[in-house]
Amino acid sequence: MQVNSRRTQAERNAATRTALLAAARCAFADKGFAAAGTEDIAAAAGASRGALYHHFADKTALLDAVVAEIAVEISVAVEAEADAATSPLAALKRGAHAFLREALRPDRRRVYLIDAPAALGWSRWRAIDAASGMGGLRAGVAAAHPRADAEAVTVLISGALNEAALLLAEHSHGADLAARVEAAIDALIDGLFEAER
Amino acid sequence: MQVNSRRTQAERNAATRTALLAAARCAFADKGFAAAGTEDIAAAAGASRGALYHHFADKTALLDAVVAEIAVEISVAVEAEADAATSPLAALKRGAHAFLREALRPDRRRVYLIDAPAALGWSRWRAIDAASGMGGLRAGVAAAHPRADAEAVTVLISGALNEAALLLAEHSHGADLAARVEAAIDALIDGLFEAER
DNA sequence: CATGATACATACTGTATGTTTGTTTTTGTA
DNA sequence: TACAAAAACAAACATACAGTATGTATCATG
Repeated sequence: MQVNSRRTQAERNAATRTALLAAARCAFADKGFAAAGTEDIAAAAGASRGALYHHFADKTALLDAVVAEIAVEISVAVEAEADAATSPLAALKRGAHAFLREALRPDRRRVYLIDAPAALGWSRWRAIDAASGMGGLRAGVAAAHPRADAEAVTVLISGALNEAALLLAEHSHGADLAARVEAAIDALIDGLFEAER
Repeated sequence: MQVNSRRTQAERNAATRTALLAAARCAFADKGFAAAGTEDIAAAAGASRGALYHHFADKTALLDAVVAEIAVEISVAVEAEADAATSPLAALKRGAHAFLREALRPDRRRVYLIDAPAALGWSRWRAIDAASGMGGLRAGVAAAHPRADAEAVTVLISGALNEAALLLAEHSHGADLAARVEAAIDALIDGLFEAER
């Protein structure tokens, strides 16, 4: 089909890069980072392993890019939800619910919540979503409770949400559990910021 | 040195098995699960790869055993601390602090909190510490707040504690942060169970 | 239009896992 | 006690995958 012929180099570059990213994201979500082979990823992207290693330093650099992509997607959805709230406390709750919905998606949860910390290292993983997603959470915490220890509280909420998303992912059948978890999250947030109301 | 000669088979079995477990635990903690080679592990245990694969089905089975070991260790320490408390709420707080201290240790945190969910799968990881560690947390939650949704609340607290341990592990210099995180955890627990006091 | 740079493709190498086959030692039994 | 069966281990083999090095085609540029 020669989709890459008669194009400027920037276009070719972007085209194969995005194709590789999409294929990698699919493979990582489907089989996990370790079990996904670069051969299959390149083939699914309609490219060769050489192209892959031209665009990315190694396999973990590819994961890094995929994770950053996911982090931004989640962040955008969460921010949109939080901005629609009237109070800082409501913004936190709505944002938390949105995070659950977004992080739960099968094309995201394993890559973002499980494989990323292991393959990239926890500190790198943390830096990625501090640059996109969790920055918003931290700001929300500070807004809802100016005297709180924003760093510590943010980490606790973030960890609780991550674990909740993984639990819900396992029990995909049962909106009942989802509702109970959301209620518990509201109770957690309310409790943390009750002194400030 | 022929430490394994002139012994009963059960003794030989136990000796090499524990040696393999110890070596694997050290290697996993030091280099991570993926980067630790079975060759090095077997050598450190004074055995061959053949022995390793005689005792464990594959590399992940070895990790599984190490993780289970760690889970029990943490559970014992947490239970001891919780049992020394006078009220259910105090038991939760003391148990949480103990969990932080125990899970934080360099020979545990990476294996237990990072590599285990990725390599064993989240559900298997959850099953392991539900059988040992988290069973106690859930009982503590139920004791402190009989009307609470024990499953949901337990997951949130567990996730918050895991993430807090990883944060503290990164900033090992600074007992200041540790104190702030512990205070935030107390606030979280107090807030969650305030309605019950 | 010629030269260089960029984007890719192919072939190769090293390493690590898991398997298979073989050897030694123990254990049950005739 | 002799022998057979099974366990515990050792070593060689096969396979697969990541990363690299080299080669080629396409585009940019003076």
